[in-house]
Amino acid sequence: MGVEDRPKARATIKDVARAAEVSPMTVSNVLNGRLQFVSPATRKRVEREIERLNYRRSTNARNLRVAEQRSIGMVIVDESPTFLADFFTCQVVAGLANVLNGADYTLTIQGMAASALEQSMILKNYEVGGFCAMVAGPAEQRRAVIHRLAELDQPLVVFQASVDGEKPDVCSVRQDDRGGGRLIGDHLLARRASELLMVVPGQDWPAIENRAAGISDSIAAAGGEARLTMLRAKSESFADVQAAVASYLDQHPLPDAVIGANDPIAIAAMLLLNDRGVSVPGQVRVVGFNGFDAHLYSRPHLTTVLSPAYALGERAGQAMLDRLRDGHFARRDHLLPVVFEQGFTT
Amino acid sequence: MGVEDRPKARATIKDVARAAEVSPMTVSNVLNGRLQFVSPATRKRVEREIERLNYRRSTNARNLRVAEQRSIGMVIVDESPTFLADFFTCQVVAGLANVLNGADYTLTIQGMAASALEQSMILKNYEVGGFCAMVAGPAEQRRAVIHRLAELDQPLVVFQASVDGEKPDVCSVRQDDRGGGRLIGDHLLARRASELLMVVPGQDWPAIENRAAGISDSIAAAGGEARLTMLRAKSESFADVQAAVASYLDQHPLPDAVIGANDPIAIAAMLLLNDRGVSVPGQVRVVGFNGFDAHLYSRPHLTTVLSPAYALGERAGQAMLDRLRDGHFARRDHLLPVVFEQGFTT
DNA sequence: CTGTTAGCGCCTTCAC
DNA sequence: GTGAAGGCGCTAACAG
Repeated sequence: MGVEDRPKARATIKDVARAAEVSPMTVSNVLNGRLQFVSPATRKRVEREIERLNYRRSTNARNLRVAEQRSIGMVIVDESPTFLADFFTCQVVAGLANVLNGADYTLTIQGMAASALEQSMILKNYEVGGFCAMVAGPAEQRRAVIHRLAELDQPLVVFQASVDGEKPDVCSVRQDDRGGGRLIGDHLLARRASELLMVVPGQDWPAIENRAAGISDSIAAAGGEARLTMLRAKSESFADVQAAVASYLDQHPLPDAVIGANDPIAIAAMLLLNDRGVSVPGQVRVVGFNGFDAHLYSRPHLTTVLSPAYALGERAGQAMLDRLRDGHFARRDHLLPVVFEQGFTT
Repeated sequence: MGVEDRPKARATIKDVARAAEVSPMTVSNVLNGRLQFVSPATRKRVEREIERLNYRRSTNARNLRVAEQRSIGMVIVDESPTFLADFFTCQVVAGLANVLNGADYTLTIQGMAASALEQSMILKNYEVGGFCAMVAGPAEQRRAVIHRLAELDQPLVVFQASVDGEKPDVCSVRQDDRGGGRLIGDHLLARRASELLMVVPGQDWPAIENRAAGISDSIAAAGGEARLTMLRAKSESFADVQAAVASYLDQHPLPDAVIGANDPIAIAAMLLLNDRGVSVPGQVRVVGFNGFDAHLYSRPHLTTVLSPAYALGERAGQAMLDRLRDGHFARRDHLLPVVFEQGFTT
């Protein structure tokens, strides 16, 4: 009931020290677990006052003093304002956040369009111990953005891009999209498909080129008889994908297989084919890419390649923590395998 | 080619000042856009040195000095280590991050189990200007966690929970789940369904009780003839949901309708019914909840209630920014409407 | 327009 | 075991 029960202003280490009748130094020792230097009795007293005054240490002051950051920045460069809403990105961030949080690091997220990079806090301020980056857009722009981030002279982990030619303090974490493309390609070619249609979204996404390249690898290995056509939808929304496919079908003969750049695209295409009375997989095979649970929810089950997105995030987090501890990245490139998942009927 | 081209240590405001032959104060004025106090010539000189030295301002030092935080903390309390991977949460975070980033605030994410709350950085350190919280788990525990966060004496916005009885510096942002439940209930009752089976996940999720309550509202308003049975699956994974539903069907007669606590659950149930030769919606109607795009990907199209998850995040961000500007929340509670979406054939 | 002084909250160093 | 002094990088307030 005392007047000072709930001090209005935030308590500092000094307030705690005064209340516990010790010096600020002793409080600091308690806070940092240097218990060898504090008698159990004093310690109890200090801890009680911390509790009572609702004291919380100022991260700013501490980090300033010790010249260390306990936060990692995640920068997502994407033109769409809903950047994080993408399921893949979301999974990556989840894995990353978990690993970092487990090591008492905090994850600071900043999303922006490439054009806004120069003005972003993350570039103009020094506030994190390192960066992770996921960048979409045309290949040229992606390289430029990554290069700019590398110039910050802080540890950098980039997702889904190679970092050849960048400084040693940069590393990459990727899934084997090209290998996945080969799996998809082999699957289709083995079933005598020769006209392949790949539906890709309007915005360039780093991995998509690799998936297409993998499919081309397959075709080349098989003697180059088959043909891969790229169909670009306005966006990856359900409606835009269906519109693009519809317009293609109106002007061309049926392909042997439709390959979605990802599962939702594949499912949208498959449903359109169904609606038009085309039998899947009888007349046209449909395969997806980067499945999570989505492929389970469609009938017939989609053949797809499972993405280790969550594991990518975890791997990046671990790589960053190791880098911060050791002073250098142990590996420049982490390539995680994808898993081929055959649908029931395709 | 000078020796000092790339200083190894991070440049400070003093380094810039020395290089530009001005005082640190002038550099600070340039940095903060107080251009009235700086001649254009000096300004150019300072800016060139900032560029050349690759200077980036220390957020720690600045925030310490001005006693202000340019970051908002997002705390996600959930037993599952993949907390952020949930699509709903993900959308909320995306909306939140966008609004905050647009106002030059940063979003700091920390996920944890309820038991780890007390030990978390976010509780022990003072490092953000306010909190947003999404907390799962049993009702009792949720209340306790929210109460604990409110005690931090910082602005707090909680998602999907009411904050009656908490301090005035707490506000809530929710979607109208109960209203959504009524829409679902009315839809089913109007079609003469009277045995309703609602499939819910193992972990309690705040909104689910409200959805069930809305359905009960409907039943009561219709005279109480219909019955709502709750079926709890071990988790919300595809397999666990199907196992729970299968076991139920083995022991009970067919219900008139199956209500998924969310869309993926509903779709899993629907596919199981299909596989058992039960006609949907002929024999059993299936409806979902909290649809995003998922309902588009199933056939027949699921009847569902669309969630404004992204808008929830945006609203919370705006509420927090306003609170920081005005010193108090303008509203204690934000309730966003959901939209009923009728499937094609159900 | 530019410079000087002082101090935000904390921790390292050294003295007791 | 505990305390006192000094400074991390920055900016508000005040001189010039």
